[in-house]
Formats: sequence, C-alpha cells, structure tokens
Amino acid sequence: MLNERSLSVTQDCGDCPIRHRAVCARCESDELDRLEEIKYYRKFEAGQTVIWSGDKMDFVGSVVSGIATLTQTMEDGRTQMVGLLLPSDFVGRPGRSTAAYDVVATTDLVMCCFRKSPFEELMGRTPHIAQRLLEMTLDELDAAREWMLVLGRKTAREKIASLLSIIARRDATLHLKSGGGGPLTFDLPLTREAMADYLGLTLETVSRQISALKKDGVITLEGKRHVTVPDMERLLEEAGDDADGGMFA
Amino acid sequence: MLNERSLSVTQDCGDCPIRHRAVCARCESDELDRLEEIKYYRKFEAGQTVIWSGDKMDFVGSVVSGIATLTQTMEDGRTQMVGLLLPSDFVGRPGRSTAAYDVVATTDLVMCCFRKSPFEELMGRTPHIAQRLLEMTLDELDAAREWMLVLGRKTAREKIASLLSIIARRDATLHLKSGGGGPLTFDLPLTREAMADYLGLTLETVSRQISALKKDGVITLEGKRHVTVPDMERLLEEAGDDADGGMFA
DNA sequence: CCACATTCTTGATCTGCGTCAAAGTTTACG
DNA sequence: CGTAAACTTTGACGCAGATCAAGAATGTGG
Repeated sequence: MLNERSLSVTQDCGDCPIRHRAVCARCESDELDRLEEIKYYRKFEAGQTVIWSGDKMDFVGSVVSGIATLTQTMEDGRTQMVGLLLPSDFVGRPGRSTAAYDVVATTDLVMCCFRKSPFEELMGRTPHIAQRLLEMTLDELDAAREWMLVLGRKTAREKIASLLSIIARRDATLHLKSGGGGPLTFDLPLTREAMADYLGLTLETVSRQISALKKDGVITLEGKRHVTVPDMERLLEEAGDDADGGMFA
Repeated sequence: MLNERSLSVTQDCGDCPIRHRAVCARCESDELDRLEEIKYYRKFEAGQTVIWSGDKMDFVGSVVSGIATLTQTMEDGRTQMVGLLLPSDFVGRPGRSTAAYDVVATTDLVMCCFRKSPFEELMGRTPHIAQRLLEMTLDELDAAREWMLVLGRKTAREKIASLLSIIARRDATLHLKSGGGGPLTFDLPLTREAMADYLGLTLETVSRQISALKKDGVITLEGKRHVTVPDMERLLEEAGDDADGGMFA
C-alpha cells in the first residue's frame, strides 16, 4: 500500500523487478529467483479483475508495474477501497486459500506470481523472507490505520488533500525529486469514482472538493488528471496533518 | 485486534497466559518463556496510558488480561481508535523504536513485555516466531481493512450493529457458547465515547442509535452496559453483512 | 470527422449526523 | 449518606455531504 517504506523498497529494486528484492531486500540470497519453476508472470489490462473476493487464490505475488486496487463490496453495491497496490507491493497471504478482496487493475498491470504452497515451503526454510514479509505487512497495517483516521474523522476537503499528499509524496519518492519547496507535479492514477471509493465519499463530492482546492490555489489542474502542487506545506495543512510531523513523521 | 483467529489463540492459551502460545502457538518450544531475563509484567489501571504516540518504545509484548485501545489524535483533538487490544494480542513492532499510536488501558490491564532488542534477536534465530507474528499481523490487517469498510461506507446504525456483532462474537468465542440461535449476552467494554471514537461518530449519535436498536427489539439493555442479543442473525443484518457470509465468512 | 460512451463538473435539494444544550443516571469518594 | 464527577440520554437545530439531475469535456472506434 501507499507508504514510504514499501516505496523505498521500489528504489532498492531499481529497474530489475524480476529479482524479488521487494520481498527479500535484506538477504543477499536470490533463492526466490532460483524458483523459476514456481514463478510466472501475469499481465492484465486496465479495468480487468485480477481476482474476486472469495475466489480460490493459489498464488502470492508482487506488482511489477502498474496499479491495482483492493476493494470490498457490500450486497447493496456500496464499495470501499481498502488498499492501493503499487509496484513492489505484495498480494496474497500465506496460510489462506481464498481472496479476501476484489483485486482490480486500474492501469495495465504486470504481476510476478508464485504458486502458494512452494512459496510457503520456501518461507519455512528461509527466515529472512518471513521477516521481510512481516515488515511489509506491518507497514501496510500502519497505512491502513492511517487511513482509518482519514475515513473516520476527516472532512471531504481534508480527505482529498490527504489523498493528493500521499500520491504526490509517492511520486516524489519514485522519481527522486527534491523534498524542498519547489512545485510538485503528477498524474492522478485514479478516476474520480475510484478516489471516492478510497475516501468514503461520492464522486460528486470528490469533484467539487477538487474544484474548490483549485479555486483556492492549493493545486492547479491541467486537464482532469494532471495536478501541480505549488506548495506542499499548504497541501499538508489542508490535509489536517502538521506540515512536517503527523502523517509523514 | 478483534478477529477470530487471534481469539482462538486465546483459547489455546487457556489459563496459562504466561506461556506465550499466542506468539508461538504452532511451535512446541517454549523459548520465549525461557527468556525470563528479558520478560517482565506491567500492570495498568483503567484509564492509564500505556504509551504515547511518538514516545520511545523499547519493548514489545502481549496483553495478558484486560483491554487496551490504540488511538490516533489530530492536533485539533479529533481522535480515531484504530485498534482494540484483547488478551493475547500483540503490541509493538520489531524494527521500529517509537510508538505510532497512543495505547490506553480501558480496563485494568496486565501486559507481558519483552525488551525489544533481545526479542528481535530471538526472532532472528527462531523462524516460527516470525511466522506466527506474520500470521497475527495479517489478521490485524484484515481486521483493519474490515473496519475501513465500516468507517467509510456504513450508516451510524450499521456501525453500531457492526461493533456489537464483533463484541458479541468475541464473547461467544471466549466463553465457548454455542453459535446457534439462542440469545447472546455480554458487557460492553467501552464507554459511549470510546465507541464513538472507534466508529467515527459522536457519542450522542452512538447513544441515539443504541436507543433505536433497543426500541426496535434488536437488542435489550440492562443498565447501560449489559447487552442481550435475542437474534444474532438479525443483528448481522442490521450490520449490513449477510447473515452467514460477509464479515465473518 | 462524427457518433457514442466515459468521465467529469456543476446545480438544486434533501437528510443523516454533528453541534449545542440540558437534564437524568450511575459511580466514587469524603 | 450526600455531593461531586463521570457517564448517558434526549431534544432542537444546522450543515456537510448525499442524492438527483442535467450538461460539458474527453476519449474512442467507425
């Protein structure tokens, strides 16, 4: 999910997504990569569903490129996004055989998968992998809890600002831009509806609040998706975090 | 946090909370228990703060008895509970030295703690512990995501019903009551305000919705805290989950 | 280049929940 | 046992965000 640690792993991983440093960054071994026989790629087009909640899931894997979402849906159709999967993020859990969420590709997506049972075996033999996975899972747990605050207590405007902050920060990390005061620029990888599902809002409210932030000079829009943030501090204030501490401490 | 797996561990643990089966349920070893020199108990009274967000945290540990909450607070005082710690639940994370949340005892609380660095060392040597911790963390992540749906998409009434369902189910598990149609009975371990903080509501709304559920015969109240659920299916419907599947599938 | 589907914006109106206020109930303590 | 503190309930009212509705912008395939 969206958080700094898993992103810095992406950096580690460099342009070599095949070697699973995301999972095995700390150990010098390449055991995972030797497991050619249980490793395979899967490609998805934007909009395709990777797996449905409740389906049998006989693999685990990580995102190589593209973006996927994890969503939960109630019978009456209300949906809540519970995670955003970025390159290097891991999906699936050892010890469970069915998917707990719908996983949907929002952009074209490449995943690198391992058949589950050999992976589990490997994990039993290789303490580093379990430890690395634990670390990543703890990061995701922190991100999920961060998001609980956003969902439970923030206003619509703050929610939008929080999401934009996170995306801006991710992009800054991915592209190694300076953290200093200069303007930041990025593309929204999500439709208004997907943003609404992430934020627990309606797409109309998302649209209105983005317009409001634009009107107030917090952001600039070029087209519907390309965002410029002239002053990151300002955006963080709008998000309800203190400028330096808080969410990104 | 509140979920079935960590609770069933409490069962495993029986009345022997000192042996950390919660962490080490699968392995036959008792390594953790041999580490007397790094293990110590801490007791807290209801209302006491175990640790403040941002404080240095040089221990990890699990709850032996009582209940604690994890909360996040914004500068302006808005607070969101992000986790409920029940007996056998684990606090603290290997690899991080400061607390990410306020941890507060809501009842009298006993925790069994380990100094962090020896624990981490042990974890490095003992794959089962890392694996068990991973499993517990994944359960917590699922619970957190479950809660994101509650916070983002459910109505006040559904939120209350969801919380009551979870508490009822936990109690049923702890006391090994039958899952069948009979009435369930339990005490609320939280004030209205704490419930509000968990649900992203105000305490007034919590109070009103509890009154409404009482009026509609979904629950019965004796005093302010003792709840009877005549028909669990009904409560689950009110929570917006299908009666059998959904949240507790 | 045009038709048609998506996605997005904006407006008008409605409503669930928050806010403010007051009083009732339970618990704790001197 | 009596008084204060903490917790809970209930009411009146307002507002943030949902809902309903209509277009505008953008993209896509023929």
